[in-house]
Amino acid sequence: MASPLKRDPIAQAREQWISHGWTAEAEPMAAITAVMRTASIYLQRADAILKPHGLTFARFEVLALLGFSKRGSLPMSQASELLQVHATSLTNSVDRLETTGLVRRMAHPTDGRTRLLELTTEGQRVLTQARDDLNKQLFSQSNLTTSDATDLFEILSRFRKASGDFE
Amino acid sequence: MASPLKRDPIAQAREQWISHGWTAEAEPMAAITAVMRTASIYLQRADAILKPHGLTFARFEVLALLGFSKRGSLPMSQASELLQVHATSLTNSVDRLETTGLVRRMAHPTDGRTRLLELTTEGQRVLTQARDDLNKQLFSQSNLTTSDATDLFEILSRFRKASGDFE
DNA sequence: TTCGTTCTCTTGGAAGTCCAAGTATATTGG
DNA sequence: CCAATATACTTGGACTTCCAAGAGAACGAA
Repeated sequence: MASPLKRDPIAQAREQWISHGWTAEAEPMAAITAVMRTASIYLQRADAILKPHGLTFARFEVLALLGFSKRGSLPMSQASELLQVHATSLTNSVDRLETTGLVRRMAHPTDGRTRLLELTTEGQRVLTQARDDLNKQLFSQSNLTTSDATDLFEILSRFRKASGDFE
Repeated sequence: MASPLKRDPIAQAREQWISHGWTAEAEPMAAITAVMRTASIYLQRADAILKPHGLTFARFEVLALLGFSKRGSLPMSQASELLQVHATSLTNSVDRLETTGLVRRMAHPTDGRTRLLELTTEGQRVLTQARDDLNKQLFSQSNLTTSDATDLFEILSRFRKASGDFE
């Protein structure tokens, strides 16, 4: 898994698809497989960069979201909706963030079911440092040209919209 | 997490990035986040389609790889290299495939360390059905236009090559 | 030959994802 | 007003991923 392969294995799979007659499916298959592989590469890199900060990418996203929220607090339900993860995944992340003292669960003033999430002072500090690090080490070194990044985002926006992700 | 959001949360994050002055990082950040979100959507869809076949996408990929191998068998090391997953992930998948009788671990004729993977007859049968289903329900309904699929694959190929994935 | 190194694979552990089911609180309709 | 329904969150379980650390086999050099 370390040294580069001679041939792109996804391109090989695409050829197999074509030679078996699944011509129309070959290109989407290759694109989808490449998306999954790319996500896994970026996730590994992000987690490695965040590890010294005691974070994972999933938990960083929670901090970043809270850091941007105007009121400074957000119900779990809203956070999981914006992060587009299952409520149980967020419960998991918040448990760990709370244990390490980066986030607080507060009671909602009028709705007893709702828990409001809030950054602690320490959470704000860690967020700032982690974000700087991600900007420097990941987003500035994305291995995407400027136009590839733009094209990629646009293609995936069309896809996500068509899949009912937003709008 | 079910109903579509009013605004694309990734586009919102990109705006936040820009308004905080991380202008150059905003677009790669959005693209990378979108890649992760897209991977998660496709993975969920693929797993749902494969569930009736008793498979997950990870295990399907193992079957598909073995189905394409010329000799009909492949060492674990080679399989994990081609699938680009950690050896331990493959061990996990193969354990489950072996338990359900879709794959066999065989001794290597000359190297005592190596285990050769082989599809069983049942494995071939399940592979064929699962692959047809994925082609019909996922790859033919990818929510990508033909040219978007091609562009996406090319952009990600450049990225993966630059990241040392192959070549 | 044999001792140390390298290679292949597995085990155990941490973390993430989801789903299904449960608890507690709101809301709503008869 | 109270029972039925809906919402918000958590728990438990299945699955994936990785890493670190091991066991066993092969290889290479003294």
